[in-house]
Amino acid sequence: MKVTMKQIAKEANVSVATVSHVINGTKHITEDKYNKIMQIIHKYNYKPNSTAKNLRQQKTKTAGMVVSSFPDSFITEMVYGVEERAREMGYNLLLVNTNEDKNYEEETINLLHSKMVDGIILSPTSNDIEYLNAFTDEDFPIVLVNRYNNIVQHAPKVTGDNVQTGYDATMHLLQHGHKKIGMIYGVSNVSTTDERIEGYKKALQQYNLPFNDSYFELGHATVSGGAAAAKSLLSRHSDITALFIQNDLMTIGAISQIKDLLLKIPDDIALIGFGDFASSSIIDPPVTNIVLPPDTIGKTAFDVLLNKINNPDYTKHIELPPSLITRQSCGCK
Amino acid sequence: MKVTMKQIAKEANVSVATVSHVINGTKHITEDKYNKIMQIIHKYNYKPNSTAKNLRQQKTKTAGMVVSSFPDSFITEMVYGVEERAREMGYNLLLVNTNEDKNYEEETINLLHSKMVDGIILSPTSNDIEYLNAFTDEDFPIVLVNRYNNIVQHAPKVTGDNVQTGYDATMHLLQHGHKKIGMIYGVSNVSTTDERIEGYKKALQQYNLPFNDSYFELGHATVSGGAAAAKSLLSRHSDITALFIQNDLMTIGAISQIKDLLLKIPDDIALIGFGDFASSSIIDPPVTNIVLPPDTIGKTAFDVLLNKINNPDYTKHIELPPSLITRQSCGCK
DNA sequence: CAAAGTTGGTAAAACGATTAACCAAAAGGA
DNA sequence: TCCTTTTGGTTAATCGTTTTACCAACTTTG
Repeated sequence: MKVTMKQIAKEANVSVATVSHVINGTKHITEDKYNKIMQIIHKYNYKPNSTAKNLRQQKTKTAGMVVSSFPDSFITEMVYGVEERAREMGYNLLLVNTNEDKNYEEETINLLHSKMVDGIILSPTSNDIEYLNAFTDEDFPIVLVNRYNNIVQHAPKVTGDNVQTGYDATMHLLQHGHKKIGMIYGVSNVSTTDERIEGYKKALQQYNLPFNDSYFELGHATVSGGAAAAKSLLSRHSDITALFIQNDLMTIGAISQIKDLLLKIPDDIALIGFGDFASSSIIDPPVTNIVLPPDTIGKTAFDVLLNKINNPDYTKHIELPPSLITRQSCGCK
Repeated sequence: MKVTMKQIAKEANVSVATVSHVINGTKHITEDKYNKIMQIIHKYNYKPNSTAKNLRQQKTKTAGMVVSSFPDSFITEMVYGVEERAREMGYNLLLVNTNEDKNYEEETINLLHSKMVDGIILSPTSNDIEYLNAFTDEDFPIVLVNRYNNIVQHAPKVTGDNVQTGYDATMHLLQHGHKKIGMIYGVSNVSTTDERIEGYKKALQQYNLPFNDSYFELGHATVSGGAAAAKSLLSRHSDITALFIQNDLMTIGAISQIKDLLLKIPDDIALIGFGDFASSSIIDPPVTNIVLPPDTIGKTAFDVLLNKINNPDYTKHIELPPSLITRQSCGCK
């Protein structure tokens, strides 16, 4: 049977209040009483019941994190960053993966809210997140991470600078002389994709090249999805000489497809992927990626959540800059 | 301000008990009262406070999952399986990554226990888990997954058949004519490694080959750790013609190292990795892996946890069989 | 020595639900 | 009609803590 504070108190011949004070150091207790209580606590390996504590204190020292997909290494590392910072700060993390299911996302937020987490870090599945306003309006702390949306007024945001990401990747390919650049992405109607497209356009404009959205291809964010997207895109536009791919798994799939078509990377098709996934350097040829720092984004998001919890007025959009890791797939070196 | 049941009751001119009965369907309530209460609930978007509910019911419909590492794709997919099944069953999952820190693992179990999760699925960081007995002795449900240990008597276990895994991989290489087979692993003193070594020995025995543990190399379970381990092992034993590597990241690192040494895969060094990681088929040459089904292991583990929660006497060790996915790196085809 | 602090400790009211026990009124049965 | 059930609803205890308010006993201080 689970031992409670009442039983500790009884055995030590003191009130529960005294036991509580000993545990929390909220009042000075004479040494002999203190020692006796401590000894009994250790004897039973007693740990206060957090549920009761949470109920009384109206806070849980638990944060929720809701992400839209998991196998993706970018998200995994972001979660890892959040985890690490949460731990440092003495928080637990309730992690839920919605698997890009919008309805489940909303359900989850409701659930976490009723579980009394102190706040939520959310990487939403789409731009369609007005429902969040019901929460932010009552000052329930929600931080948007990675993907965001200005519909939600009072939520702070931590994201990568995706316009710059799209711009830098595209510019790099343009500078290598490419003029017909295809883009493959795995999710539509999210800020990350939209902004990278915006950056892509901006780069093209700078080179006075026309923009044509049939050079974009949406696929499933999986290895096979990447292969299918590459196949479809390359058969539609045989003039494409370079590809910018938004996701690690799709990059792997696209490369496999390109090899199947007996095309050479980078000579026939140059390629830039996204995110510094583990096998990048080992694939033939090694893959050039544009990266945003998932770990830093995660840690920052948790810091921002803490700020938001302590100060409901906190509203800020922190954007982290991308960097390019050049290897051979883009034609460098 | 957050609305409570009391306020709903007041506005509907009924007792809190009635509201509770409406919400939980625990008693029949006349239609007009029912409607009125429901309407007020929707008006405020009221959700019962789970902390209070948990406290009263002495259960949380939340399970804990504690894993020892995260970037590893095997673990990620296992977590994914647990997540999915937990969701199906209406449970939340409190996921914690100990990052192979034994002390933190123990702390975490304590923490989760006091958070009143209904049970824990644990992939322990080492064999050193006697501390768990304190929990299982008081019938707190803990399921060991992936790695296990018979020191903990009353915990059910869900693992891969790692003896078979080691045996099958080694046999496959032996059948290809290899006699000097190196093995690289990332964690010591865990059942997975120990059992795979056991399987390795068994296969060697069957071929009447001598066993020598200097053909084993322990490294960090990372890309660079894999590279370093391969370098050290191959320089120690230039006679090695095949490698069996226990972890996806290390496999990637080892391949990169082998290429740096200007050795050919599979001609100079044949290679079998572990786990069907995404880039296996795209790496040059495509990597043969022996795999255990992480998703099934995860789902099964959750089912077993549920069994354990409902029946404290449940103690069973479920072992899932491996399968070999042959590609070119082992010399096949 | 009386008044004023200080100190160590306790009683009891929260926190927000669930649920056993109870009760009046309505319905059913003899 | 009177007695028994059923129905719809309420009261109050309970879960295991924290924390405010209070109190007695002891110390200081003027």
